Amino acid sequence: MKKKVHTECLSALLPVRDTLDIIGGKWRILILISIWEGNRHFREIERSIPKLSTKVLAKELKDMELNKLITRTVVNGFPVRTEYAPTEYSKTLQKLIRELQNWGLKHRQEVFGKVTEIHRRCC
Amino acid sequence: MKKKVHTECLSALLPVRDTLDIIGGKWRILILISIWEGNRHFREIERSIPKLSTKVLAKELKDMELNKLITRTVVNGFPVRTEYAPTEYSKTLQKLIRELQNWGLKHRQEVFGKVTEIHRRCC
DNA sequence: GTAATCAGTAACCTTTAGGTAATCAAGAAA
DNA sequence: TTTCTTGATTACCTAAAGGTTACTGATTAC
Repeated sequence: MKKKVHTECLSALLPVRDTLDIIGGKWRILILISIWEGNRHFREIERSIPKLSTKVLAKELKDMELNKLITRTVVNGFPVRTEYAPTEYSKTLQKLIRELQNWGLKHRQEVFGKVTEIHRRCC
Repeated sequence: MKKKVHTECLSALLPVRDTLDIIGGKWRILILISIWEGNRHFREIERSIPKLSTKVLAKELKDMELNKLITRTVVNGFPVRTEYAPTEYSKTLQKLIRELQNWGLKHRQEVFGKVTEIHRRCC
């Protein structure tokens, strides 16, 4: 007498992986929010996020451009400027991020029994 | 003339990190779904997820228990059995996972212009 | 007697993510 | 002239995540 249990709707989870790959890094959401908030230039973004290194930022910006979350425009001129801007499309992530935040907030309550004061609202 | 741009609502993002730490691993959502689907024993879960190793499964199950997503009950007996079961609380993640899935699905359309057939629905 | 089952654990190795520091060329400010 | 700023790139290193293989002890099936 065998139990028949299946998990072969595994492929349906690929989109979940896709999403997590895009927002899952240590910095990606931070960078996205920085750009949403109005930071447009490389150094500006870099300075807005403490401890973020140029190398990681450069890499993440490339990925985010590929994923159509931001646009990159080189403005020829004096010291050569590059402009990053959020796409309209990127804003479809906002709802998701808010829900990740809400769940995380409730989870602290569930696991620790209370909310740490640091966590409030934003964005 | 300086632009004033702030990103110091950074601490509000900690709950987002919390959530991603819990569902963000390579296997965690897979394991959770396997248990939701009815797999209850260690080997059962292990077999239901191809390529998942015992070491990783053992570690993830511990984490998930700490996070109150599952319960672990040892049933004394013949070859010693352990039962894992999903908590009611774990189900609060289902909505979130579905949204990660939906966004990922739409994202493929946005980036590649079409949906790959593999991706449908589940859970 | 041998093999397989259960739920793991331990030692070790590889891969990936992320961090550090130096460097690039061109112009602008000191 | 020297230094600073721009947007990066490169080489190198560390830490964490994940994978591989072997093994445990008790029991049951062959």
